[in-house]
Amino acid sequence: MTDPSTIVTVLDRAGFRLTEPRRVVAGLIADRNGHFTAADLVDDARERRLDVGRATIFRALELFTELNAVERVDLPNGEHAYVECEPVHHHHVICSQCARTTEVEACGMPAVARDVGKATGFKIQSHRLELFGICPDCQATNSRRG
Amino acid sequence: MTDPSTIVTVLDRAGFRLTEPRRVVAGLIADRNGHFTAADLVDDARERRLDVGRATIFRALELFTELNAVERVDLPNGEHAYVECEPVHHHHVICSQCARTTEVEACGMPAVARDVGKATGFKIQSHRLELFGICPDCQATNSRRG
DNA sequence: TATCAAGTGAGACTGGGTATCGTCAACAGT
DNA sequence: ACTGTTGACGATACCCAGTCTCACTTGATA
Ligand SMILES: [Zn+2]
Ligand SMILES: [Zn+2]
Ligand SMILES: [Zn+2]
Ligand SMILES: [Zn+2]
Repeated sequence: MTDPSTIVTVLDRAGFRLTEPRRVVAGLIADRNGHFTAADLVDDARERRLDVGRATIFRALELFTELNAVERVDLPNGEHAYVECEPVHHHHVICSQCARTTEVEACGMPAVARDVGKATGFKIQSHRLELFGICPDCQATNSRRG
Repeated sequence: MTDPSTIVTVLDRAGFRLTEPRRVVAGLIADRNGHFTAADLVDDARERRLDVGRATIFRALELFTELNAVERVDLPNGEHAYVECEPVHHHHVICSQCARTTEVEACGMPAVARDVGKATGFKIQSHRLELFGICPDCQATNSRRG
């Protein structure tokens, strides 16, 4: 879907080794769209006969997350999933039907955070916002099917 | 901290049995402040020599969550924690130092959700917002300690 | 107080995630 | 290019949250 080299570039810039397993994981992620779990990547790898150790996949995801090349999202059902994304502050809109995600800036948020800080006396440090809904494609499909 | 009878009342109203283990779990929750995990309750119970099965604690949490007497929050580190709370739509401000939580209405959210829907074409169904920061008490303690 | 479905708990099981440790290979320095 | 250092790998054992099973207990109701 996207270009695996973007993650690889991020790795390189940050001074990490460009190992074969990391390239493979970056490739698997690039070929996905929407969110995915570590287990999904393990399956993908096995299907394609790319042998990457399970532990390595977890380690790669952890690293990519630290480098802001992917981000973890907590699905409503409690699953820990990941999405590839841009290294700037943003939020995700997640299709609860096909898992596709879109990034949004949700510019209204800083104001909300400020108000909440004022109302509660908390010094707000960070916030997490995830929006769930039906993406345009799925809406179209659904209405076509009746 | 709070009154265990509030959860018990909710249980009763919903037509569930008021069993001893459920009262115990409700009590453990009431005695906590801030968020807690299922494991925390298991430990609490053991310390106080209240014997409640582990499975029962999980089941009680699940039930209380369905009844909106507690709510699950996903901490930034990936842990699944719970907080006792009111059965109306709201969000949580969580102290990253002492785990205390406060509920807020965050009235700005519907507008944000609407904007995001308009910008992305998604039909927004639900959203999750969690704010993390330092509570007034901890701020005071921190500045006192220098 | 008798009835019986709802609820419980010991323990087995699953699955996500981590720790260990011997081996390997990316990269810097020559 | 050759080599040494060391970061990374991967097989495997392990840990822990959460679920399932099933024989047993208990709360509500008459
Ligand atoms: Zn993102
Ligand atoms: Zn969709
Ligand atoms: Zn709540
Ligand atoms: Zn605090």
